[in-house]
Amino acid sequence: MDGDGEVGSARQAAEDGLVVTFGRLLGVANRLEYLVGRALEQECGISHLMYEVLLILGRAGGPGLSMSAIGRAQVLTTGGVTRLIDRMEAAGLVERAEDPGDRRGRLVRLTPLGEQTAVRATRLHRDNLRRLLADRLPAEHWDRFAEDVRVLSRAVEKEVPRLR
Amino acid sequence: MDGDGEVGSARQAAEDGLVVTFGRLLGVANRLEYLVGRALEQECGISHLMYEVLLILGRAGGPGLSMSAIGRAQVLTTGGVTRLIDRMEAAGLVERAEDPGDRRGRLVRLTPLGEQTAVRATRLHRDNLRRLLADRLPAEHWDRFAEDVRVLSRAVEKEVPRLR
DNA sequence: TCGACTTATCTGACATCTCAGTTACTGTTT
DNA sequence: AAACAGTAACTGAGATGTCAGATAAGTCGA
Repeated sequence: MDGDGEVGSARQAAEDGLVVTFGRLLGVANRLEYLVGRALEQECGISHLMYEVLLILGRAGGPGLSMSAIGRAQVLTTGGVTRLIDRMEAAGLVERAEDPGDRRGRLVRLTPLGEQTAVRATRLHRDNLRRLLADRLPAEHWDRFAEDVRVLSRAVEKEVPRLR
Repeated sequence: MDGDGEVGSARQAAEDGLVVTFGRLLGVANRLEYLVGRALEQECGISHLMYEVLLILGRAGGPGLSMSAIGRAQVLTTGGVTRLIDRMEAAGLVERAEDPGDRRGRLVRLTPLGEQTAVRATRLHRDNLRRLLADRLPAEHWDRFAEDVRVLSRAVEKEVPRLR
């Protein structure tokens, strides 16, 4: 099929490496999310997804973000965002306000409790990430690794369609 | 708050970088899983998780793997494995057999359809991963990136407790 | 051999997502 | 301004995971 023995099998090995590396990448992501998520849950009473939302709302500041902007930032359908924000609102972390410029939309912003929780969670989260992620790589690899992740992040975001 | 202006904010930035990089890492993993998962779903009728299981069963060969070994390889509780294998068995991809050495356990192995599907899915999967993942990084970065992922994978696996 | 742990899998109850369909509003076109 | 397609958020139904408890079977010391 391939025609050439050695070259073919070398390429085969390289491409299986691609499949395996991707499997490992997902495994690392899932396990890290499990570990830091459990810590956030226990210490701050929030899931990791909620933490990410607190973070982007904090960075956004001002009048807040729309539901769909949150859905685009994380990988969530609008239905998922509605329910996530329902729970965060019930927990007192965020609040919904009317969007004066578009009466269909709602603007989500942090409550004081949400801000406090974000600060407290970030301290914990950083320590965990340093121990679990950054300290595991040779120091001279870390910067390039972070840069590669940034490049991938930009590229892949463009490929994902908006979820309904 | 921190007490020292410039140094404090530089450290702040570096540590926020850790939090942000981790957020991006999860984003990349989720979006890639969404993209390749949708392709596998449409072309081969299996979820990405099912594909990973087909892959490790194929590599294991012989009499197959126990449910708990599958749960450890992926990040799943035993309850999750039971239901995943239920669906895969219903789809004709795998079969459960008695474990002669331990009457509590079941050994899961590929059916011929499962093997065929794994081969077919791998072709598709490789192409997608090359396009979405490997081709996005400068070629000279890829090998080191893959190596870093391998190192992280080994380290993080040890930290995750066995899920019940 | 007996009893106390431990382990492997399964199950019911629940959590949280997606999907598809609804409602309400916006912007555009005629 | 009336019709239309497009967008924002919400909702019921279904998919798929976790958690905790049940059951059966293996292990090991007294």
